[in-house]
Amino acid sequence: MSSSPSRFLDSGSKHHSYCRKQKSLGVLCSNFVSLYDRDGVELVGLDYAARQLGVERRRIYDIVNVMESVGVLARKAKNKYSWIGFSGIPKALKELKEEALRAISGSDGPCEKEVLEDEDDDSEGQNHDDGDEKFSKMDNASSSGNHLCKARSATDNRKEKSLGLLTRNFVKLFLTSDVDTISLDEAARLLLGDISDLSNMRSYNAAKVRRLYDIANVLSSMNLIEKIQVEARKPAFRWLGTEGKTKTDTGGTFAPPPIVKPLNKRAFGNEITNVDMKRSRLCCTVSKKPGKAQMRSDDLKECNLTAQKQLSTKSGYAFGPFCPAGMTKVDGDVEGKGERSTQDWESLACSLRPQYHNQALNELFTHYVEAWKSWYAELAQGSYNL
DNA sequence: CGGTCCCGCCACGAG
DNA sequence: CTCGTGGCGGGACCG
Repeated sequence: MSSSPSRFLDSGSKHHSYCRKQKSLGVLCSNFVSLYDRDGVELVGLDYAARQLGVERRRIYDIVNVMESVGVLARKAKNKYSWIGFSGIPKALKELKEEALRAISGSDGPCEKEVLEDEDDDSEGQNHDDGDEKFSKMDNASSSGNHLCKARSATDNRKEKSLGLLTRNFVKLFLTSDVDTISLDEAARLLLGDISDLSNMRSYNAAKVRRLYDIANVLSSMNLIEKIQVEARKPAFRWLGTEGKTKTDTGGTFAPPPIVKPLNKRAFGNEITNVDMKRSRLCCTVSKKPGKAQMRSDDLKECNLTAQKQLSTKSGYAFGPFCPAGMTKVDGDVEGKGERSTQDWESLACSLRPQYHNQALNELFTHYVEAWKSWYAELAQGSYNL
């Protein structure tokens, strides 16, 4: 009612302009993860998260939707999700893959169709993996790419385009093929279905592609995929899967970013490590091995992410510049029932920027990143011989 | 200048 | 009507 720090981009000083990147879904997702990825956390309150991260609730919905699609979160109730963590990813992926394969064997045209298939949205229903894909309700299995019934318009039509569904289909693309890289173009083509009507498909595609960017951002911030550039103007996504970021390949160009060491102790189960399995050929332009995928600023982001991760992970998290200064040990779920403590959090959230609470540090880090970036640019150009 | 994608309006369904 | 969700696309930002 009175202390709602709605939007305070830069409280007080207006240093540079307004770093758009600082507000990207990817960064937001990273912060979200570091906020919840620790022992004992199991409840995720959307309002709380929004406040802590200093963003609108609308944004939380975005990341929560894709995170739910990969099993990191599960909807509990209105406004409430339960945090499963990265350990939930393998299971989710496995289910997605099964779903996808099932769908493929069911029909004949694996590609071009929307590998649609919705497992329904209803909350919980933990293991609904008891084989058998009966559509509990004539859900939106309009995978045929046709408006077969047209009846369900409103709801189904809406659901059909949900971020969550799109995310699952996007992931299935990787799980279903043996390629690890898919260009944005292809992904869009496959996910959007092969439309022939070019009339207003133009704008339709544009809209979907925008969603694809959203999804890619949060997935990459969770290290599930990585954005690379195959050709100028041709962005692509590479699947990292449960392998996380262990790639030492890329020609062994350089040592990982200075900020942190490998670490990478994702608690992914070892069930499916690197999905390959049956290969159903997608008909898309893909590159098997990136060879010398050129690094980009994305790597920086990742490095940043990793740093955060290390600084604030499960056991013995040592808050670095990424967490609120006043933050001490949090016991139990962050949201908990401690209504009182919430008060404190609130005030904390007001006085601190969610990510780099310290302005100086923030700038320093930014500066550092810039330096690194330019250094990298040189290296990429080859103007550095060694 | 074209690729990205943040922002927030507003529709929809439930209570 | 209010509220929780989340589709959607205008247009700002960035390389």
